[in-house]
Amino acid sequence: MATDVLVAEPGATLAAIASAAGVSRTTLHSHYPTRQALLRAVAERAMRVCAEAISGAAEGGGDVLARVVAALVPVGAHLAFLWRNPSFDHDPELGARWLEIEGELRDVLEVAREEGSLSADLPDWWSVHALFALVYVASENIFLGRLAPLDAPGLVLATLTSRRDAIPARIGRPR
Amino acid sequence: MATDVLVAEPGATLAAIASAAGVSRTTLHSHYPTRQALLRAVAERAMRVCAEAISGAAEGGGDVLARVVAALVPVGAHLAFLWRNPSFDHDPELGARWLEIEGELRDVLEVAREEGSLSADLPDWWSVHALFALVYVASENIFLGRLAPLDAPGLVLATLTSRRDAIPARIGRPR
DNA sequence: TCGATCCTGAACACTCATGTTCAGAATGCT
DNA sequence: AGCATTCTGAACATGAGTGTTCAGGATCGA
Repeated sequence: MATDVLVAEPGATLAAIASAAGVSRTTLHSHYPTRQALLRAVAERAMRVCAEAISGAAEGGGDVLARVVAALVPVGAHLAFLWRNPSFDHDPELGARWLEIEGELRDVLEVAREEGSLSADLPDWWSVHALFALVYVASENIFLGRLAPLDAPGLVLATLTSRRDAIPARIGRPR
Repeated sequence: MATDVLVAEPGATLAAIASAAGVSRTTLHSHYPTRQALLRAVAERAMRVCAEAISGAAEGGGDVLARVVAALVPVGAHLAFLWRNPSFDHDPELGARWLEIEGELRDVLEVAREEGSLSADLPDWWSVHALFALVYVASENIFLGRLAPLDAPGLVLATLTSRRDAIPARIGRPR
């Protein structure tokens, strides 16, 4: 997938991206006329994936916070792509789309606060950013093999909420 | 400073970097013969700055955790440069240096655990990464004007330790 | 004032990613 | 088999960034 290559190397050649995607550079160009178009498409897809993860987790009752974290961890690569690509900071359209997504997550966190699973002491925007950052860190460590995918949501949750019961037993430091 | 330009735009032209630094491209080349040399130098400086912030905070008794967070927030731009530059992930020398820095922070956090200011439930490596990530988020929001520099350490601390007393009064959500 | 040092703008060659075109191969559908 | 669609490899032009050189200007101390 183009996302993976671009996460590892944002300046990757179109030739490299094409070969990683298993197609020729010519074919790549037929789909995305220009490099910018490709980056845009990847970014839009990444945002869609993230948005779906969030809205999917928003449905249903009970521990929303746990669900949204668990849903975001697997899409960490997309998060990383968006996050590590400063070019999008200056693109108004993508920037607006991202603000929407932050808004959706903020709504979810608001519900989590009402549920009592998230402290209401911190500013909502901060909780949103902290969650994204922690999810990113978790998925990075999964990628590096330091963290088991199933343990990741627990770590993020425990950090974000101080719920010690969320810490995966495999990982705790009881000593 | 070259760091600032490269944080905002990792693929920035040497001409752009030079003009941002207030020198001619020729002069830049005389200092750093090649682009790679420049990036290396910036990375090494960034790491040195971070390392000094950490070791500086390690000295002295009392709330080490608060000191190290407060010391790292101002160097967030350097953190951002290192973090957003995947090319360093593959450079063995710089990678080793970064592991050293993580180790230094880990030692500091170990002291914080003994002090009782940091929960001992989470794995040490996770605390290290979470701290870096939260500091980065804080400094990004400072840059964007959403967060007052003096409030940042409190937010990071509160998130990392659930110490509600660390939350800046200006920022809390008492309602 | 002289000399040393550093900086500067301009010019140049060179490499490399990009974007385009096209004829032919591969694939799939009827 | 015939046809349409898609993919492919190769070639090419172009532009941009890079690295180099050099003659001249600026700065500063002796």
